[in-house]
Amino acid sequence: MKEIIQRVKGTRDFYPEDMAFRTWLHQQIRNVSERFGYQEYDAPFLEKLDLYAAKSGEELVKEQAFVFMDRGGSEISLRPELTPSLARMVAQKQNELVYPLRLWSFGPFWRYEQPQKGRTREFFQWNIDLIGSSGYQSDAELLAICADFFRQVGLTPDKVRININNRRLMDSELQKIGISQEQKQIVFRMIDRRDKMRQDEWFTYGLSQNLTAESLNALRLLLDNRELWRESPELTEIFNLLKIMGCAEYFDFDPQVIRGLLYYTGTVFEARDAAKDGRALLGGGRYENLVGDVGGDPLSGVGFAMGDVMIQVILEKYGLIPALTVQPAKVVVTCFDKESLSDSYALASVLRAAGIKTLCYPEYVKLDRQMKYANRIHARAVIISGPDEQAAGKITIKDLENRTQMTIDRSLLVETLESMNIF
RNA sequence: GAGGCUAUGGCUCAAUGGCGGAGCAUCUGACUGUGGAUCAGAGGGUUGUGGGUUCGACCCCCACUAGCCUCCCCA
Repeated sequence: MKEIIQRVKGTRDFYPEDMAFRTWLHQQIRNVSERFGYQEYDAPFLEKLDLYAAKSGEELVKEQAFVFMDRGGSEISLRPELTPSLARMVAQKQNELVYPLRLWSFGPFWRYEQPQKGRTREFFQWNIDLIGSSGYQSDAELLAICADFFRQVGLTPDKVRININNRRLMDSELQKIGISQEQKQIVFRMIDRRDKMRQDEWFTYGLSQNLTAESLNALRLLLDNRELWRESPELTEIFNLLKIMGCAEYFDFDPQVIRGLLYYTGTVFEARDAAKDGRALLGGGRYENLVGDVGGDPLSGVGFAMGDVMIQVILEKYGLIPALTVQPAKVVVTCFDKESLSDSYALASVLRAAGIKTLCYPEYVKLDRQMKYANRIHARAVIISGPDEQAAGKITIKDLENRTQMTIDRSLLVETLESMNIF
């Protein structure tokens, strides 16, 4: 045990049971995405670091990406996000793609962060984007996709909330209360911290950041104004359209949602546990300059990303993960003795040819061992062919679920199994 | 990058500074052609790693590693 080399920090092993969940999640995502007419795509897991560095030049990218030098001396990064790769893919075929372009993806990403609840260093993420349409209808569509996903997996509006804001609205409102362009970064940070600090601490902190008491009071009023969205024609239209699409019950306006503001230009949103438990389940918004940074013509898009870790946490919390039985095979063909081993393999082949998931016990051991094995792997039926059966041209089928057993003509094997209603 | 808690058999956990145990799981048998139950028995440990204190360390101290949690951050 001591000598087993440990996993890389922040990675997870996926045993078949874990894999069943991941596959299930991928399927839920596929169902929702395709229901809205989106196509699946993927990009390389490895990219040149330049792809991320070029984009907004954030030091964070360099600090949080898994970077290494390849044998040719290039700086390579395991992809920390998908959007830059998508931007390149769009730019490469900018004039031949059909717009609006609707794409989704589900795959692994890596970020060198401190693992904790809801966060690992290697994780899977659903990315979905609508590119080449700047209307509010597209924003509403992506929001409806979020809601549809939650509804599909049983996360009802009392369990999960999608909070929406608009960056332009915030810009103009902040300007109205006299926040200068230079103060904006500080103010965004303060907005982000508001729920984490006591009111008086927050106020004192603001003063220490050279904000006036007047601005802080105005900011407080602004952040408490849940009707502020009415000032934004765009948000008004979006909320209206969400109502028409029948999912308005999932959404709240929240002026404290700011998410990656260097990136987003209009609508921004994130989803959280309604009890404000844990980190965000997903986040996204409207970006105006998707392909400009990688050398294409500016193209507007809207999209969001959802990680597998936090969604698993919340699905577990609410008991919404279905019982995913891991069943490698429906039928186990036993091996009665040394002489009948080849017959067992022949029988298994017949069943597989009929499309039945079948495995063969690979050696002769006592029959009860083989039965126990079949039971442990949750097989539905066991095939037994011993000397008695072989002499009579028969075969025995044991139904593990009903605990019944019958001996039939060899030629009736496949149809008998099919009639057992096990598929 | 900062802090807190934790690390004992495959798993979940006990053990006042003085003989490291239990439950579950595994294997074997009861049952020489039959699975989930029951009973009996067996195997399995350098107590995460490396130092230190002590007559004596799972226990106390230090460092390291990993996990969980919180802060920071979150494209």
